Amino acid sequence: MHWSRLFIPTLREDPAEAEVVSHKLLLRAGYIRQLGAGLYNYLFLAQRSLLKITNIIREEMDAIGAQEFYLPGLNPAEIWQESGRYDVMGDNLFRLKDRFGRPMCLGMTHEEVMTSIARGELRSYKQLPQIWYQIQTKFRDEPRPKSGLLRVRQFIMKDSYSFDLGPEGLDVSYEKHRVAYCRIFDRCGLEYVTVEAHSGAMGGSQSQEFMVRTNAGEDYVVICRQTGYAANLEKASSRPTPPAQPDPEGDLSPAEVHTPGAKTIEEVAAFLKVPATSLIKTLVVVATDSEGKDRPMVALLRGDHQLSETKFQSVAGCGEFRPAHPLEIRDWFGADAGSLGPVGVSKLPIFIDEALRGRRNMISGANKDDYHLLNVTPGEDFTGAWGDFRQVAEGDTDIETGAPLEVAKTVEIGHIFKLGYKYSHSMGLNVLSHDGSEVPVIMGSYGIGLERILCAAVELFADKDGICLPVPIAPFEVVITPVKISDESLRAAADHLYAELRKAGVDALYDDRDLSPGVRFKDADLIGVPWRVVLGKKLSAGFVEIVERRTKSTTEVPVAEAAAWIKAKVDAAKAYPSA
RNA sequence: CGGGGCGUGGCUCAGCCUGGUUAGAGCGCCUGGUUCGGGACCAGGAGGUCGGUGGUUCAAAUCCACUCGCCCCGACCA
Repeated sequence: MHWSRLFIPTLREDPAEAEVVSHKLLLRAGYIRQLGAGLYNYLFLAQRSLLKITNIIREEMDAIGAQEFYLPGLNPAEIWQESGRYDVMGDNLFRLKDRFGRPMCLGMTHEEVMTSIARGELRSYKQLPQIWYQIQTKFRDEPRPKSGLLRVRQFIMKDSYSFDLGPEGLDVSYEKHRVAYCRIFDRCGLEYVTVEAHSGAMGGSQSQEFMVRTNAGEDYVVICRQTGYAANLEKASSRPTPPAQPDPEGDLSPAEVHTPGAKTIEEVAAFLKVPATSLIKTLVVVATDSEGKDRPMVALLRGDHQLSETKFQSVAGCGEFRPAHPLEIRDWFGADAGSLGPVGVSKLPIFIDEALRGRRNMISGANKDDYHLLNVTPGEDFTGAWGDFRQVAEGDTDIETGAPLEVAKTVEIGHIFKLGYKYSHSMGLNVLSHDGSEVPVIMGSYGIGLERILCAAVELFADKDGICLPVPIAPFEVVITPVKISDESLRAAADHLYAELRKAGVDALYDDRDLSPGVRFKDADLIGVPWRVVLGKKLSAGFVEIVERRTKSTTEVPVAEAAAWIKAKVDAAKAYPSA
C-alpha cells in the first residue's frame, strides 16, 4: 500500500490524556482515537494488527477442533436472570430496554447464550465433546475505564466454551485450550507467564491465567524463578518471613498490659517495643449467608500480614464480605477496633492464619479499650479454624523449597477456566448418558482479550522511538523508503521492489510521501514496522539498506536480493517458534 | 461512588490568581518556491461560540453557581 494515500494520523507529541506507554504510543502512531471514556476507534493500523491477531487465534482454535460461531452481543435479560448473573454482575452489566420495555443487556461473556444453544440441541452423550467459540465484541460498564485499551467498556474477545460428559472430558478440553493458548501467544511473539488463578465463587475447580509482565498492568502475580511456581496474588501461597524476634519461651498465661492510645499494629508494636511480627492482628468481617443474614467472623493474622480477601473467602466458605462497623464491633466485643483479640471470644467463629501456627506468647488486643494481652498462644488460649488466607508479601519465599519469590505487575491476556456444572445446573443443560439416565454437561470457558495482546506487545517491546511489534501482528511487515521520492531511479527501484515483495506475499508498505527522509524514518519507527528497506545513495552501486526496527541494525543487501532477503526474515518470524 | 486534576484553533500549551482593545505561541494544515539519509528552509495564508448554562459587572477566557466531558488516585474489576 502507498503511504501517501493512507490515513495514518501520527502525532509528534504525547497526547495529554494518555498515561501508560501503550496508550500514548497507539494514539501517537495513529492506531486509535478515543471516542469516549473506555471507548476507542480502531483506525486502519489497529484494525490490521487486530485482524492478524484474529487470524492466528482462529487458526489455532480450529486446529483443536473448535467450531466458530457468532452470537448476538445484545441479549434478552431473561437468560442472564436464569443463570443468576443478571444480579451477580451488578452495575458492570450494561442494561437497556427495548421499545416494548423488555429488559435487555449487552453481553460481557456468552456462557448463557452458548448454554441456551446447547440445552436445546445437545441431547446425547454421543454428541459430546463440543468446543464452540466466537470472536466478538464484549461490553462492560466499567466503573473506571483506564490505561487506554487495557481497561475499556467495549472490547473484542475470543471466547470459547467446552461441553463434556464428565470431568475427564473437561480435562481434555481444558488441556487442548492450554496448548492452543500457548501457541497463540507464542505466535503473537509475546513473552508471558501462566499462573494459577483464583476460581472465584463460580464453583470452578481449576483456572489458569496468561499474564504479560508490564508496569501498565494491574494484576499482581507471584513468581518463583527457581521452582517455576507462578500464581495470581489473589491465590498465591508462600512461606512467610520468620518472625523478627523469637517468641518468649515458657508456658505463660495471658496478662493484661495497659496500652493507652495505641490502636494500630504499628502503635502497639512501638509502645511495647516489639516487632509487628510478635502481634496478632484481629480483623472482624461480616459476610452475608445464603438467607441474606449477616454472618460475622474473626480473622487472625500475624501483625505484619495482610488479609487476602479471595483466599479468606475460600477458607471461610463465604462470598463477598465487608469489615464490621464500629458499632457492631463494640456490640460483639465490648471494645473498639484498636483493642480486639481472640481470647474469650465464643460467639463468633474464629479463623487463624497458618502463619500463626507454632507461635507462642504473642500479643493481641484484650477486648478492653486501651489494653492488650501478653503471652497469648494460639491453640491454647483460644482456638479456631486454621487456614491460609494471608496475602503473599514482599520477601516471602516458596512454600515448598524456600526459594525467593517475586511479585510482578502483569496484564491478563487470556484465561482458561473449568466452569463445572454451574450453567448446566442453573439453565438445565443435560444429556442422556450410556445408561439412559439424564446427566448434566460439564463446561469450561476460555477467553482471550484481543486488544490486550496488541497492548501487551506494545508495552513489551516499545522503545524511545515508538512501537516495535513482532512481525506476525505488525500492521505491515516491511516499509520501503526511497530517500528522495522525486528521484526517478530511486522511485523506479522502489516501485520494482514493492511489486516483488507483494508478489512474494510480503505485507509491504510503500512510503511514497513527498516528505524529508527524517520525517519518514521517524514515522516508520513510531508505527513499528519490523523491517525497513531504504533506497538511497548506494543504489547506484546496486545496494539497498535493510534496517531491523527492534535492533536498529543495518544490513546492505543487493537490490536484486532484497525481496527474497525480507521474505526469508518475515517467514522465519512467522514460523511457529520451536521450543 | 469518594478524593484530586484538566477542559482555550487539528495537537501540545500560555493567558485566568489581579476582569478592560482585534485571544497568543510552537507544532500541524493550505498555496508557491527551494530542499531531500533521522521530525528541513523561505514567503504568503486559513483556522478559536475560550466545554455548556445561568449569574455578578459598564465590561467575563478571567470572578461566582450549577452542569457536562476527560484524565489520575482510591473503591470496584467474570
